[in-house]
Amino acid sequence: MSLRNALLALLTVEPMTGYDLAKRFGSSVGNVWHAPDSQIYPELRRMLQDGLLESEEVPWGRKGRKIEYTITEQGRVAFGEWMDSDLQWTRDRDPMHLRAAYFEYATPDRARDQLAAYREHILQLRGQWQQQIDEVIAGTSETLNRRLETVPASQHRRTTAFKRFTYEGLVDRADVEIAWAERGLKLLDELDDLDAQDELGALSAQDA
Amino acid sequence: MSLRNALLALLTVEPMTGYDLAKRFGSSVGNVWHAPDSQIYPELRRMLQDGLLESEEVPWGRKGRKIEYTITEQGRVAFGEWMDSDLQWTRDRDPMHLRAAYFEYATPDRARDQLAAYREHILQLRGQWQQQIDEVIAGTSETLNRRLETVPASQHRRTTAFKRFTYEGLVDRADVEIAWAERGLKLLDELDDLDAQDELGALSAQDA
DNA sequence: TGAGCCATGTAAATAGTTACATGATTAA
DNA sequence: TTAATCATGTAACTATTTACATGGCTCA
Repeated sequence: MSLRNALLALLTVEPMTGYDLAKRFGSSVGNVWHAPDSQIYPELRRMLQDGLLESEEVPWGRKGRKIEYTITEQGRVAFGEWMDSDLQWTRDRDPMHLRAAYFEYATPDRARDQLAAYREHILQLRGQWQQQIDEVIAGTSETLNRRLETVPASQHRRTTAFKRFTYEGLVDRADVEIAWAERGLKLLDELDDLDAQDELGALSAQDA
Repeated sequence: MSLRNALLALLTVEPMTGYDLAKRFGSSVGNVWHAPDSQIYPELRRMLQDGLLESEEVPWGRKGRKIEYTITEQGRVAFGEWMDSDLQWTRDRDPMHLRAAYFEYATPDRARDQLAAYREHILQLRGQWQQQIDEVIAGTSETLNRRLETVPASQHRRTTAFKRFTYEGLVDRADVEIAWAERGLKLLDELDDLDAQDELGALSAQDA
């Protein structure tokens, strides 16, 4: 259901085509919910059938066409209800931590590579999120500004605050993940050192 | 593929039944990878077909039976290869942050409820993870001790260190999530206060 | 004898991924 | 004219969830 509601969230601002929405899933909402086009197009048609959206075929150039989806009143109500509903907590799928728990089965150098790659990956995401924060603060976030135009001025403060709050949470989380990866890299070094010392100890015991 | 490898990880220690494994997915590995029984039983049969496991039907009581799965050499190799393979980063599905980004569409009190519930939820997970750490340190972790019996003494330090490292990462992450939820609760209060002040301001302007 | 646990599954639906497939438009 | 982007989809597969379904074992 989250995909559906992520789509509704975007469509509360303005009508969009499947392509527009797919692009947003590569940037704005994409930061908290990812979906490929192949999932978006069919879902839009289902939402249309369920009365949450209306569609209009718009000519595009000479022969092209595109389909603009507009959220209906029913769609707005459904989104509001979802926003007020309880979330179910089902988040326990974490490939990196699953791996880390069994690193003794990996080649030490590969474990190192993986932690380093993880750090880089999170670092990159962190950069994107921080940029969102910067834009929200500077007032240059296009998606936010477009949204603000559609809500009363009294709501601007809240709307802005929640975007910032969300991204700050993501950045903070990224920071601990990066620190964790770095701690892992240090740990791998320490374990190698300790093993080397043990070997030396064993050798000198042999000598004696 | 992670489910398969989580199962292999558990079976590197000792043969187990589907039920045993399902229980583990409610505790040990369950902390980093969740799976319901209905997914485990079919997957075990697929793994059997692929030669990663061997099975033995063991009588259980008078009429009962159970099926013990043992990892094969091929299974160990496959697990080692997976441990050395690159992970693909596909983690951008986060219902709580998706919601938080659009809290202006929720009733303020419901937003509060949700953040509070989230904090409690993470707090509970944090407790479980911290307990794992305590047990690893105290040497009273049954799953870890059973695993240590199957690996050479020279590997004990690494094996223990990686479990601890993993859970510490989870606890640290839980801590930022809790802090984030609390920041959100504070933010909701502040926004309400500011709105109230604005109203007062508007009223006194009217009076004058 | 009943409650709680041990044990194994099936069915149906939903969600998500990957690969394929096609064609139009726009701007350099 | 060609590359990048806009645009919409299908097919096949894999993963995951939820609900159902059955029955034996153990201990109080």
